[in-house]
Amino acid sequence: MQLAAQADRRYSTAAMQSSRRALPNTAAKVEKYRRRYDEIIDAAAAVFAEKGYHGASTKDIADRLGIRQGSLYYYFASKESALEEVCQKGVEGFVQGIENVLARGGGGETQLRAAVLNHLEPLNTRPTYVRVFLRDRHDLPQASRRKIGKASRQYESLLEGLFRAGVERGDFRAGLDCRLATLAMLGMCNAAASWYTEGEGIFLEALAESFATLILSGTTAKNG
Amino acid sequence: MQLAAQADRRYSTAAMQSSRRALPNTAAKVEKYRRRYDEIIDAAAAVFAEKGYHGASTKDIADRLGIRQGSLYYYFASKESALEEVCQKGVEGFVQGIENVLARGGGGETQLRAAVLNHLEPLNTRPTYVRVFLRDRHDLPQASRRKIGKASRQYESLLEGLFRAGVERGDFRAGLDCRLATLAMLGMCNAAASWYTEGEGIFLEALAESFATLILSGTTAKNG
Amino acid sequence: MQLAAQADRRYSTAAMQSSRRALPNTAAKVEKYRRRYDEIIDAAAAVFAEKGYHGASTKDIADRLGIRQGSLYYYFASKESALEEVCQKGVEGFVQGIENVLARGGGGETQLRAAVLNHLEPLNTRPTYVRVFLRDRHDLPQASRRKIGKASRQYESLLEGLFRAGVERGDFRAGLDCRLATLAMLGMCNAAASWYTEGEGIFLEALAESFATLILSGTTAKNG
Amino acid sequence: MQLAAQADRRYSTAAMQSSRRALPNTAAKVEKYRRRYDEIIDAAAAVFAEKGYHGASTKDIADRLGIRQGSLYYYFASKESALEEVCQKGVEGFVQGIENVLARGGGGETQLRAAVLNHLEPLNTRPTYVRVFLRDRHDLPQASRRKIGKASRQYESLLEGLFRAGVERGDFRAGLDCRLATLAMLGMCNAAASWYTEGEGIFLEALAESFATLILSGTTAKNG
DNA sequence: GATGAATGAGATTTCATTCAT
DNA sequence: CATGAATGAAATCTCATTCAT
Repeated sequence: MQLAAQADRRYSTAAMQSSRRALPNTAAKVEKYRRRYDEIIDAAAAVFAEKGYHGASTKDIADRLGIRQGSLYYYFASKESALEEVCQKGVEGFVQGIENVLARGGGGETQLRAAVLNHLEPLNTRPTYVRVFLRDRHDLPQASRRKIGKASRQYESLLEGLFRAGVERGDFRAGLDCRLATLAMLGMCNAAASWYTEGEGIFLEALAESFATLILSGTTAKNG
Repeated sequence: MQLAAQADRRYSTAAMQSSRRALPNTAAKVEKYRRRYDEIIDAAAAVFAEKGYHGASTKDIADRLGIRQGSLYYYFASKESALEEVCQKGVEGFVQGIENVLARGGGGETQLRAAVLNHLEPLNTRPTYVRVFLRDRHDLPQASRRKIGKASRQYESLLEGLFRAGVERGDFRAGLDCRLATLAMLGMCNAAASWYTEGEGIFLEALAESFATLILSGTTAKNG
Repeated sequence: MQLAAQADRRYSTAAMQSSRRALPNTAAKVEKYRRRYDEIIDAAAAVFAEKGYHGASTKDIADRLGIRQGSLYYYFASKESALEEVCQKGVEGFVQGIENVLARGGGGETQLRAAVLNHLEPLNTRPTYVRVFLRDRHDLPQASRRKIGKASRQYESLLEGLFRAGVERGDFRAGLDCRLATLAMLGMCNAAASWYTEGEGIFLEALAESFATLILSGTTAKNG
Repeated sequence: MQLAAQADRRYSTAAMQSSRRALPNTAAKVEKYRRRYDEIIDAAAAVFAEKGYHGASTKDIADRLGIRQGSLYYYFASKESALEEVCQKGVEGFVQGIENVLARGGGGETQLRAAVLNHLEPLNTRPTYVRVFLRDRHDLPQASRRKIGKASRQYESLLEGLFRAGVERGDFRAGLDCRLATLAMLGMCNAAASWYTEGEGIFLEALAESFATLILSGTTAKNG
């Protein structure tokens, strides 16, 4: 249900409207077009993730799809708008996820573990999108950078709230710098985007567990 | 004394030899040239830090210096070699610093605090270099990427050793995943490169202290 | 039939593969593209012949075609690869021609006359290609210089063989330095590339006849 | 005596006047300057011979001399004027040489042998100059191209005269196409510039002898 | 006599984008 | 739906030349 909603939403986004084709007119066509559109954006994400936005050319994207450069413009209006879409998909879900975590309640410790897992999960489900968002969002044009920055800040704010509530509840130590704890957790987890690869050596759930423990208890012996 | 050594070394690096000019032949001229060279590389670092390597043009660098584009090539052989030099200066010092920390001895806690400070300090002394290193080192040509990767790995290895020794000594809890602790600390600290600005709100020493405490004791109340 | 074979072959050469475009997929498109490609290379040959490889700019080539400079790169990957193709077409045919001459048999005199004509004919059919080959082949990158050098040497070797066989048969005087005779003939004929122009004053067949006579009988009166 | 005259002449040529320095004012200085000047032009000739005029850079010349690019301009006014001087030295002597040959008299055969030797000798004494003249004279600016073209044409004309006189005298066969014989001889000899190297395998005198014999008697058996 | 530091014009190449078909 | 052929602007780099010192 949620997926469907998401899919429908896509047809009303700036992304779609900015491509210069007439919208398809039957449900079947719509469906087919959307599938192809997703492939195109997938390819863009993969290429951007590998070479960086400026280091990647539209030809790289086209090559990966086995089509010609110009054909891409049937699906997006510009390279920049493709980045926009990729970054959009990159942030997507983080906010929703943390909101779910907070809604579920539980103690600070439980919530933090869930938050860490929520933050790392996209590294398995849409790693290229996340990487591009993390590395190349600064190359977006002002308008969409702001939109995406807003989502980012909202997410950080919810995370920080999680810490703050934990302190108030006495789950976390008094005097904890919640802003810094948030930034530390984000830094730690985001860094994983550059070295974690699915199925290589470590499971994401174990990774999340380790990170959470570290944040919660630190490294010192007396904490054990 | 150490500074002088470093300066001399600079004239024997590939970086200098890769520029198109013949080396100057008197001490005074050498000194003058080196100063100008440093200005050029500084400008490159600043521009790369702002726009990313691929997003920055050599014209941007020249403009920042008030000279013409082509004149840059009196100082470096290619845009890529400028990136090389910037990244080189970006890693420079990290290894030396951690070695000093380890040499000084002390308990795991003391060493970790020092290590965190050592890692963050360059954000004050040469922020652009560090940022470029962190973001754009992947755009280096193989040869120098390897050279720089080697320094990186050495650094990480020394850090991990710090944790490992701490565990053995009983300073850190048994069973600590030292590799992960290293990566977590690096992620946390490196992320600061993207939001910390000297003199804005927080002092670097305070930041280092907070990070160190977080790593050591975590967030949980019982640790306080 | 042979022409067709040659045309097909062209689509399997490095030259075509080195251009940036994907190969077209229908016979008609292939044909159209090839025609245009030939025009492009023709223009390059003409410009190189006039100004020399280094003296000619890609803009000169584009201007001659009435297109923009960058558009050339739709057809070739680099100026150098255009030179390669031009030189390739410049040597093409010489070996085949001399082989035909030798296959046809006849006395040394007959064969030499035919060989001279074979060598001069390209000055009518593809003069710019030959001139570029003669003057600018040294500017080719190693790889193709070797390939073309091989064809050259094979050609010279066949020519020298013609002389040698003639001496053995008694058609040419004993003690003739066949290597030198070869080089002399080549020098004489190749020089014509710089002053012979079709339709101006002298017919190529007459020129070939005169050269052949000179080589065979020399200038001295008793030979008449 | 003749050398001195030549040297003095040099101080009155356009070449010297075109350099932008004040002329040296004492005999010793003049001598020293002239020696250095010759070295500079020698280097230019060597570099042009190796890479062609357009393929060579002033830096190549400076490097070969161990000086800086800009320093060249103390000796010549422009790269083009250096080419001019090199080409000038390249043609120099041919006319004088053939005039000497003609003045000495003798039969057509004797004269032709001498003429061939005269034409080849510069390949030993100033090979780079000759090669540059042969290959790059077309890159000269109109003015000097004309001047040098005049010398060329005069030389060719004298050579052709040698043949013509030989025919009249009955030394050469009646009906000989003297123009073509001239061009053939020039082509043959000039081609040697691209493969003859002093001291490698063949002596220039032997080469001249072989060429002369070929021109005189051809290859056919009955001529022996 | 030569150098060091630049310039400015031009070279080759790349690349996002367009558009008729 | 996609292609083929181009464009135009910009990017990196080269190089002959200048000139104060």
